[in-house]
Amino acid sequence: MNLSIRKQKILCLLVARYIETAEPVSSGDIKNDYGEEISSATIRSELAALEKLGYLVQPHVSAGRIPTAKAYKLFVETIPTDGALVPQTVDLKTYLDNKMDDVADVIRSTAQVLSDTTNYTSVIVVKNVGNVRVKDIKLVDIGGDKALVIIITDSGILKDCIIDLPQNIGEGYLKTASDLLNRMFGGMTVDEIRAKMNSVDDELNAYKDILDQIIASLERYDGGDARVFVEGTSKLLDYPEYNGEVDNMRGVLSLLEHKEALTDMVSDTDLEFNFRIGKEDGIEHGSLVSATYRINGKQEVHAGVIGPERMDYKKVVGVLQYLEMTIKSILDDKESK
Amino acid sequence: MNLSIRKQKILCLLVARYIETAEPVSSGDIKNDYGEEISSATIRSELAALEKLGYLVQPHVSAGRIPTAKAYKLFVETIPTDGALVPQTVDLKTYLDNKMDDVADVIRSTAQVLSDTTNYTSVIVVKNVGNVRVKDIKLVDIGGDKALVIIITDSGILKDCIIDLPQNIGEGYLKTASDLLNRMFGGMTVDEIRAKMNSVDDELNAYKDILDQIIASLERYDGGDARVFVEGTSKLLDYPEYNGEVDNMRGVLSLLEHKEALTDMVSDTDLEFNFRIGKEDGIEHGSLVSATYRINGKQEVHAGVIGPERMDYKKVVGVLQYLEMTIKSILDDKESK
DNA sequence: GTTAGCAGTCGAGGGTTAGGAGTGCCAAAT
DNA sequence: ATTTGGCACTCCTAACCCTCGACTGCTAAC
Repeated sequence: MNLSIRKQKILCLLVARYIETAEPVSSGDIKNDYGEEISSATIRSELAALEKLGYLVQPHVSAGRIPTAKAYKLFVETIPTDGALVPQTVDLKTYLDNKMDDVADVIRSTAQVLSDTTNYTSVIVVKNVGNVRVKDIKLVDIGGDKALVIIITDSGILKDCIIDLPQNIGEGYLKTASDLLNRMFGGMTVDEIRAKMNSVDDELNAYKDILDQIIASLERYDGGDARVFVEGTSKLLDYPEYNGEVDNMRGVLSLLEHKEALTDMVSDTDLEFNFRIGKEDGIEHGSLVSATYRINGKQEVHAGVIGPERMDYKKVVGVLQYLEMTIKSILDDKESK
Repeated sequence: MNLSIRKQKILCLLVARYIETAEPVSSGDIKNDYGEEISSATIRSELAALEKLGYLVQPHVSAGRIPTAKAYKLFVETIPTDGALVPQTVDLKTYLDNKMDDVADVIRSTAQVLSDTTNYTSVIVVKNVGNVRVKDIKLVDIGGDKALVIIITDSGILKDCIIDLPQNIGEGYLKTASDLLNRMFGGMTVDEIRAKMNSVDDELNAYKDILDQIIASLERYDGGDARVFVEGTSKLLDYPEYNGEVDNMRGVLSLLEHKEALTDMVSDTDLEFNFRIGKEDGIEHGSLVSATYRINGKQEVHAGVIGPERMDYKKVVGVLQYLEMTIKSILDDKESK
């Protein structure tokens, strides 16, 4: 069921205007924006038709129309996703370059920039994807019968695994153990390691204990131990849809607190851009636009922007594209360094 | 300038009632709560006096009174801070015990529990305090001309420092370097290390590069690289002070986003309990109650609760005490294990 | 199919009013 | 000297009504 060209044009004009003003749009408004001469009566009949098709609603009979989620969804399809940059924003690159020390810092800064340039709440999720392959395993004695396990994988370094050692270990225990671990598991994925574990090996028995701990940790990492950063929550208050009716805010705010739900939302797509608009898409009284950047084949970065349904999708898409270019170019610099 | 017993009693009754109902309290209300027989006219004259002293305000002339920040401050002094437990809450201990794997997880869970049991937004800050003393330094080759530095200190393990190595290093470079580092700096505080650096040593020159990187990282850690967790933001919406006037929320919400400001607020006191009430204390339209637990002499945990000025201080103090006991007992278990 | 014209609808905003909650004050009582 | 009952006064709240005007839907003519 396709819309006529004119209906599409009217609908887009209406959406664009509503995004700007947050007030019901009348047939006269559209007439003004339309360009060519056209009577408001004609527009009215088109609007009535669009309403019947579910693209518009009227708050009350003597008001203009506002778009439904269905209308926004159609609108975002018209946004070009490959060139509409916004060069007038902050120079993201130099901003990020200055802070390239700690990964967490970088991501948080990025989220901050994203929130500041769009003036919406931003969320960034970094996630492992695909099977992590173990490259090297090191054991470091840290005293107190504990050891720190450092696992170098093809998608990064895992260094949050602390294991308990058996009571009285000998001198070369850790060395022997790590040699063994590397010999047996080097180059394997977690799945493969798990499989090999089942065909239990005598040689391993002495190290069964610590091995279990290491595998548990690896699985957590492999399973996508996503890191989530949310910035600019208070920007929600800038928009009348949350400023007037506070209850509208509850849905969005509690979504921002449920990091797992957020993660799922930004990452359950293969598309480069993902639009989630309205309740049916899991966001009551709000929208989420997210972009997925694949960093090195093994890590995904999802950058998202959350705001009212009446979000400035065009601007957001622009910023997200600009962000992608920036991230890519920074990583290239790092690479060649 | 001390208040008469009766004024104090009336003030406390008024505050308690206002905390419960969020509505201006009249002389008749107090009369009902008072216990002994007393006329409302008497109470009225006391209320007028209290208003003159700055403890109360009237929204308008024919309404009851509501407490000022000054009144709340006096009120919280009457709360016993050493026994008023709230045993009917969730069994914090078993809840936390189950999740004792990852430190970040534990803290986040704790914040969650704190928020859920109080029904306010919670914040937990973990901070190093005093001078960190280096016990052991390890260097681990992680490929790509980089090494991971693991520094074991008396207040925990620092494992977020990745350094760039010089281009072409020899076989035993890392071993030699870490031996040297330990010999020179083992047992010293960061301040001492920095001092020693100045009296530059020939032996060091070969390692000057990596040393600088390590010290920078140590300083960040030593300077109190606080970890901050905020949970239950959306609970703010449960309270009419934020539900009606959204602008009241802006101050609190943006405070929750500024982790450094939050950190300062919960930690700039030596008291066990810290009450910050109202704008003069840095929280517009809100209050913060925080407790400080010293974990092992080297780390401080600050647990805080943020809500409207009209917060249920008694309940919050109870929960925070209960939390302290729980944390202590969990750590004791760990200790003896 | 498009347009002008017109009647109809309904919300927003302003003014008015009645009701009631709560105070301040005063004079009498303790 | 404090406490108390009584009473006049204030002023918010909610309800109601009204008007104004912004839009629409419809119809008949183009």
